[in-house]
Amino acid sequence: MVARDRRRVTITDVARHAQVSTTAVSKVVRNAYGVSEAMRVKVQAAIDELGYRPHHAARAMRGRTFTIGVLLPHIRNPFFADILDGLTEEISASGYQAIMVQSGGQDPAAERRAGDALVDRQVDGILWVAPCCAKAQLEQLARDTPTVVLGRHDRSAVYDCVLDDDEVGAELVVEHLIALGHRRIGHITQKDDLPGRAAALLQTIRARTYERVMTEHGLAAHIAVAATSYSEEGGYEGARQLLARDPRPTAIFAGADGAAFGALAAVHEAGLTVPGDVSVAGYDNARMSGLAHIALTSVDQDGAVMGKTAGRLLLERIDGRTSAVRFSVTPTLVTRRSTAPPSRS
Amino acid sequence: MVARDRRRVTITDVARHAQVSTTAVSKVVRNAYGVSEAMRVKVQAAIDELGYRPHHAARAMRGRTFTIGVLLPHIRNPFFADILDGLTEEISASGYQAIMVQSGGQDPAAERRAGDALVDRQVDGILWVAPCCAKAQLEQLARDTPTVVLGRHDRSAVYDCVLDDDEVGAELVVEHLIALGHRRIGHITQKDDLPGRAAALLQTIRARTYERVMTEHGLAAHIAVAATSYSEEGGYEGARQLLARDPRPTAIFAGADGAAFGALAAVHEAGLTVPGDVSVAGYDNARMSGLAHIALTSVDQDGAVMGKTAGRLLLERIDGRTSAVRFSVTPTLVTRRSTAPPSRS
DNA sequence: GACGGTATGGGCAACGTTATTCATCTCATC
DNA sequence: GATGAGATGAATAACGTTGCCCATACCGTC
Repeated sequence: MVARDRRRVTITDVARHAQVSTTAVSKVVRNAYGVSEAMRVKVQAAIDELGYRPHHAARAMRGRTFTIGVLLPHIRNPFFADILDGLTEEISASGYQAIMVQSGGQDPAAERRAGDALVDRQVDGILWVAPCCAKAQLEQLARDTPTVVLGRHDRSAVYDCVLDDDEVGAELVVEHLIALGHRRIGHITQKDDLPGRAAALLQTIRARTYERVMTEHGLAAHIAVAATSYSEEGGYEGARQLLARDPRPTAIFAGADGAAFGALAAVHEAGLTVPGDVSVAGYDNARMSGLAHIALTSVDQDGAVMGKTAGRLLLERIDGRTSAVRFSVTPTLVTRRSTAPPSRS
Repeated sequence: MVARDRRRVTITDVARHAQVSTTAVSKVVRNAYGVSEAMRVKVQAAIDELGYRPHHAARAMRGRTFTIGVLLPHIRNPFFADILDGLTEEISASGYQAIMVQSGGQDPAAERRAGDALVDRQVDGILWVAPCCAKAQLEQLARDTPTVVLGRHDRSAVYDCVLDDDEVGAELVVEHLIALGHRRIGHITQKDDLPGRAAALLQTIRARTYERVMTEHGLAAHIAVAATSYSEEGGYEGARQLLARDPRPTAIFAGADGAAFGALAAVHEAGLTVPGDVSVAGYDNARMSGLAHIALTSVDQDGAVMGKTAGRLLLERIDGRTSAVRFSVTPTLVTRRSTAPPSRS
């Protein structure tokens, strides 16, 4: 329609075209107070005719960017996809756009750079998934930018928390294995070199709960933890460590599905069968886990609900709420063929 | 250190502190021409002391944002993680930051919104992974913003292309299955409702190549294509359709690993075994495919190299290159236990 | 010592938007 | 008809940065 000249259409063009002031156009665009219906219609027509879109950077210099920043350790973890779907669903109606940045997992320096990148881009709010930095850093961020932290157990007065009850989840798995008759149950956890903040990390909760439940059942002597990482490689390596013990465990509880997949590979490679020789259970109930060929017993936490909630909390905070909210989902156990009673060996 | 007052540190603060002009500071920050070593040191000291970080939005209003936008259909596909890793590695040294936006797969309207979101945020370049929109739309975008398209086979004079040679890849799979002795080989593809642009889509190339190779081997009568989607659900449904045929195929070539996983589940559910009753092969060689429990024969395309190359091409384009480049990786076949000669039934 | 070239630093005007302040107009009330 | 309140629209001044242009300092050469 319009002659597509090189220069972009600005609010001034719209104002001139509609024969009103730029202020009036701005008000219409922002749905601000003090515009008559006639004005609104006239301006809107000019906007449509010229194909005007507000200049994002110019807006950012004055205030809102209508952008939510999402900080993910990495996008390989399929559980994050659920979270993002939930978030997107919640915020899209309100005109916000989510942008993602990878923080790179366990390197605090890289994580900080990624966080700064979002702050620099003046996002209106940040959803920080499974941060590994110190709580103080989170709080400093949260003082300037509305923040929701997903998957950590610290309590804060300045940011909101969304998490699953990892204590319940881990307990479900260990109780399930014990009920099946297992006594030598190993655990694969993620080891972070982050002095002082371990207690808040979900991997710590899962590992401690494993130890607690084992102890409560008089199985303290059988506690065996391989501290590697919540990845396929970590699970593979962890399982090898556990299987090398004598006597070897009859069940392995991996703290995450990815690690469980690696454990499955290690068990298989050792010439053992699942669940005949070794039962394996995971955590997160990734879609892959449900596949017939894997059939991994796992803990389901509703990622979509967590993402949706995180989005809602962020919008509320952007809207002015200052009190802190803590939202916890209760996980459930999904039993599949990878766990069974131990053989009588 | 510095009194952390509410206002952010601006270039003016730095200039005042170093007792130079804002212009000088700007030049130092940008590594621009015309700064003496002494000036550089003095200004840098002031920058460090005050903890100055350039205001992104203000920069954006003048020009560069040092941001690369990445448009992904969705982050669930693990292959995209490889691409992103490669991209990040390439661009991080040059001070660029990648931000990701989900385009939402097969909905052109959502995809357009996602693209606009990046354009609005004035990214310096866009890596568009597997777009489903019309070529004209890509070209219009590319005329304003340096663009690299990954995973489509159109040729364009205004954007660069990074792709794997899907014809070679698909041929490898089908030839492999035929060499094993299979004749009734089914294919699962993705059906898009995008009139006129199908020929450029990778799923079309893979499907057409399947048909071509089958025909070349005199197996045209055994061609059987299930047009669902490149997802787990799609693979499951597609495999069910194929297995319902009489006689049923002895091998299934799924156009993507995700679909292959779904196919494995469907085969299993039908009471059949892999590869005893049905061989299954995929495409992408996702990490999961290598797991001992899955052991899926698949086509490996080096995602990290593709991402790295895309990053390099983008930087070159941002730097002023206007000629179009086309980079194609040659895929290889990784054979695993999911494919074997057909039984004599 | 006058001159020209080069290297370096500074002043200023945008970029497009919006919050604030101000001017006008309408209408009801006394 | 004077007054005041409320509604509406416009003018203006930032926000922080950088591109352009000019001023100055320094150097070597004739």
